[in-house]
Order: sequence, then structure tokens, then C-alpha cells
Amino acid sequence: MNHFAYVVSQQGEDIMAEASSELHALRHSTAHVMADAVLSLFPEAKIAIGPAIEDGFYYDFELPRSLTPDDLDEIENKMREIVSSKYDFEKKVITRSEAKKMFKDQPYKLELIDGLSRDEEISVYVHNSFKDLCRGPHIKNTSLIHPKAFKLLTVAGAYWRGDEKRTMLQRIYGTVWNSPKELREYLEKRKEIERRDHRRLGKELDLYSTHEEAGAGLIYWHPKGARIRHLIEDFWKNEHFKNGYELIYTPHIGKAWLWQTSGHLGFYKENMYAAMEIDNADYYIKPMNCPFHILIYKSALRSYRELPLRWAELGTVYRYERSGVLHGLLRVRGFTQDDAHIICTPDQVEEEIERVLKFSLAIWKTFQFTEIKAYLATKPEKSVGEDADWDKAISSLQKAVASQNLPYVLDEGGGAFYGPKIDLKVKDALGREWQMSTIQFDFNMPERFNMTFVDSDGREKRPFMIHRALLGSFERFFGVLIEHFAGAFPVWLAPVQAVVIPVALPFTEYAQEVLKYLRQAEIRVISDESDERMNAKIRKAQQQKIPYMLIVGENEQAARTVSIRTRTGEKMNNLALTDCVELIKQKVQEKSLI
RNA sequence: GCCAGAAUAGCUCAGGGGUAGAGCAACGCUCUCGUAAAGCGUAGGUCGUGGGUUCAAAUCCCACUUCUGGCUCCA
Repeated sequence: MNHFAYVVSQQGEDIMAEASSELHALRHSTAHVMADAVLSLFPEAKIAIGPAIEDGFYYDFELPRSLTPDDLDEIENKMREIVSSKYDFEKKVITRSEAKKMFKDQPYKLELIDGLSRDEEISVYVHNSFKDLCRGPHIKNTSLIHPKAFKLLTVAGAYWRGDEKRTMLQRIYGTVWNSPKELREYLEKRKEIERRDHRRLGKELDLYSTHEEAGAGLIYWHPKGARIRHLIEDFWKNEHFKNGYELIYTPHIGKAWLWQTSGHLGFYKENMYAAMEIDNADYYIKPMNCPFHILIYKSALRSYRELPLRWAELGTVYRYERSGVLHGLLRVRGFTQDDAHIICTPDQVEEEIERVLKFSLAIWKTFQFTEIKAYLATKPEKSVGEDADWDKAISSLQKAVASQNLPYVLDEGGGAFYGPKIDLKVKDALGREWQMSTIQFDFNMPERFNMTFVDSDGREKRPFMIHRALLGSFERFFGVLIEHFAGAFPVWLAPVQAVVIPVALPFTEYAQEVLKYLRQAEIRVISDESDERMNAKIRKAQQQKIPYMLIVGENEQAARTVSIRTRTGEKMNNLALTDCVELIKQKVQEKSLI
């Protein structure tokens, strides 16, 4: 049911588009060269697969021992030798039995050969003494790989064929580009990603923490992070009221009956925490909000005149995630969804979907995410619900996407068994895509809970139910937001909007006055009265990414003004206090960056 | 959960069987300062937790917890 897709999508989807490009061939060829190098250092190595991926390539090996970072250096050096030896990549088409003979010592290759269909051409690519079962294409000669344009990055474990029951192989990730300059740019971009990492900024800006002794994947929001969250929640609630939603609150635990009825105990149990016993009954902490919302729906007989109902809740849920997948704010075990359920008549579906989508896009725009792509998933093989309902739902999703001129990708058969959905992925400032919003139909819950409404003809009918989350979860959204803005939040979200900086101690009294004045005007302001030089205070404010630094010294005190320095380095000298307040309020109003 | 790596002061990190180290931050003193770091000093640690080896463990070994990069999962 609404498994609000809670997925880190860092893998671009442009891999296919790139498949034909030269860069792809270069990367794939570099993977071959790497495998060649590994084999020459570890002749007993078994090679598995080595494709090109976004930004680079990898190759999986079974090796007699674990690789160390020193090994990577050695492999790299070996690769440079191979590259400068100018070997041609030669394609040879061979028969199945020739292939089996050729790879008789390579069990993974044999398995791949067995997996090839009868009518498929079997080809190998050869360079130096290295042969690899491969469809190609490849570059002409190893010398086309610039010895200073590639780099091996990391070693990681990877199951053969992604199956955790099979051998764990060692995967070496590498990157390669057309020129050393492009490689440098790529490595610089990786550094920038590191600098923006929400886990680093979360600490530096004192936004949130986690506590080993209290449990992994559970987030503690510090005052500054909590202030930002409060501002987002406030905005979110107001927008929902404006858009015809009502807010509801529901409990955090519910009896087994609830989860049996919803079906979660059947198909979602491994993500739920163990039951707690209260008065001889089993209670479960909620992994989703929907069953609770449905109980509110069922608390009265519903007429078609009441529909559509749009009920939203900032619902905190807990889901078990395997220890290895937890990641900062992006993958956690307890989180608050900006959840809502829309319950409507079949006739209203189309308009409701369009409204949700429009609403969603408006919210994303406010947070300065403008590149958005939709992913539409349709009916899978196994599903519940009437075909006609599925068709209606899918067509309403399609129409909505079209009406907003959204680029979209169709995932035929990729929907959940209980209904089709649209997920929205947003692109952040670094061009990375994140899956955030989801709009899902549910044909299962209304059935299981026997939800009905009385229609105009006096007959009881089944309503449509739509789950949706716009931001996804506050934790994840916050993580993405931190990285999107690199911690320099727009003025309306900045936990501290301005800092008063007296140039020297004698001006602290005036600084106090300015502080009071701005506080009165509801600006989030602090005053840095530490016994530091002004430069040090500016540096500190700059590191805290405070939008406005209000410098006060002799001139300002005499004229009852402040001199503004923004965190972007712009200066506005001798601004009257009223004008200063006006300026900041204006920026808050516009929700602008600075 | 699996593979690999890691955990030392509030933060960033060095050290690597024999007295625990630096920079920043904190605190104190001096300086009274105009747009990204003034100077000096003080304090701060059961070296993630538990066990083992050893005359001696932060250091070596085992288990656990947590983190990092992947894998897998996310019907």
C-alpha cells in the first residue's frame, strides 16, 4: 500500500541513452583493460562482468584475497602499461563450443555463455592476451585511453548476478574520460558532492544528529534543524488548507486487527517492528498511515456529496531497514511522511489527479527545484481491482502529466499490485535526481476495509482512494534540501537570518538595540558580541551561512543604521533599520535565496 | 543481512605493545579592532563496548555496536 517510494536514486537513467556513445565504448574498453591488468597480477582470478556505467565502469572478480588500496595503485600502473602498448581491440565471432573451450577456466563466463540464446551471435573481444566474452562495441586501440584520464576509485563487494545467495565478488569501480581535464572536472565534482554532503553540513551547521547508543537510523532534530522543519511544516500546512485539504492526526500504534485487515501483516511484515503486548493484545507501531485514515473515513456513513475528501497528515512511521542500507537522513528507520489520502468518486478521479500534480509542482518550485520528471507505472501481471478501474486510473495519470507538460517515462507493468502510480523525480543543484513525490492509486485498501459511499442513486459504491506524498518524508526531503542549497538556505528558511556584528566592544550596546529592533520585527537574528575581531566574526557567520551580516560601528551608531554584508559578499552600507527590516521581509516574502 | 574499511578530546585528524598528541572549538588574560581566522595561556581522553593474549594493550586476537563505500532489499 502506499510504500511511498523511499529510494535513493543516484543512478542516472541516461545510461541507455549513452549506450551508443563513444564514451560508453571507452568506458567499456577501459573495464577490459582493467580486467587484463588484474589477471596479470592475479593469474588465478575469475572474471565475471564489467560494464560501462554512468561516469565510469566496473568489473567483478573472484580473487584469492581481498584487495587493498595499494592493489588499486598497482592495477592502475599495470593498466597504464597496457594502454601505452597500443593493442588493437579485435572482435572475433566464434561458435558456442569454441567459446566454451576458450573460457573453460572461467566459470562465470561459462554460465553467461549458457545463458545466451541459441540464435545469438557469440563474440569475443581480444586485446593483448586478454579475451572477454563481449557484445561490444569497443574502441579501436588501447592507446585511445589516455593514461591520465582514468582512475580506479573503490573496491566493493557485489554478489554474482546480484543474488545474495551466490558468491560475493570483488567489484572495482573506476572512471575514465576523454581527457585528463574531464577527469579532473569529474573528480572536482565528486569533491563538491562531498562538501555538500548533508551528513557533513548537518554537523557543521548543527542541524541534526543520530546516536549510536540510542539506535541507528533515528534522527534527532537540533534547534536549527527543527526551526527549518517548523517553517517547512507551517508552509506545508497552509498550502494544504489553501488547496482543499483537511489535516488529521492519528495514533502511532494499532492492534493486530488493523494490520491483518490492511494486509500488512501478510506482505509487509519484514519491514514492521515486533508487536508489543498491551492488555493481552498485540499492538504494532505503524509503518504506514493509511489504515488509520480509513478508520476515520469509516467513522460515518459517507455520501457522494462529501466527496472528494482530502485528508493530510504529517504521519510519523517506523520501518525496519537492513542495517547496511541506512544513510544519514536519506534512509532511516523512523520518519515523518507528508502523507495524504484522497477519497473520491470515480468521476472525480481525473480532476483530483491533475490537482495533486499541479500542487506538487508548485511546492517543488517554491523550494527551487525546477527540473522534474515523472515516472508512470502501469498494471503489473499480478494485481487486484477491476480492469476498468485500472484503465481509468492510468488514463487520468496520463492526462494529468500531459496537462502539465511534464516529461515522463512509462514503466509498463511497473506498478504495485494494488494500483498504478506516478513518481516524481527532482533534479538538484548538482544535477542529481532524487525520487521524492509519489501519487498512487489503491484498489486494495477500499476493498479490504469495505469502504463505501452512498451515491446519488441511493446505492452503496466503492470510492477511489489515492495515496500521495509530495515531499516524501521530512527527513529525506531535509537531506536533499541541505545538499541542494549546500546549507545556504533561502532567507525564509534560514534558521538564523541575520547576525549583528559590532566592529568592536564599544558598539555592543548599539548592537543590542539593533538586535531588539529586528526581533520585534520577527526576524531571526542574533548578535555576535564575542571578544573577537570583526573579521573573525564575519568568517564565523560566513561558515554558518547566515544570509545577512549587519555590521555596526561608529558610523552606524551615529546614523542609527546598519551596514549589510550578505553571505554572497555583497555590501549595502548605512541602511536605516526600517529599510533593513523591509529588505529582509521582502526576501522572506519572495522566498528568494538571498 | 553480506563484502571491505573505519571508530583516539566537542570537531578534523596524527600516533601504533612500555607516561595520550596536534590544529580548530571551549575557558581565562592581553589587544579595542571596519568586511573570511589577533596574541599568550588553561582545561579537556577508561583511545566505541565487552572479552581474550601479554609482565604490560589505545596498539595484537575474538565478539558486539555504530559509521563509511558498495551489494542486496525497497511486494
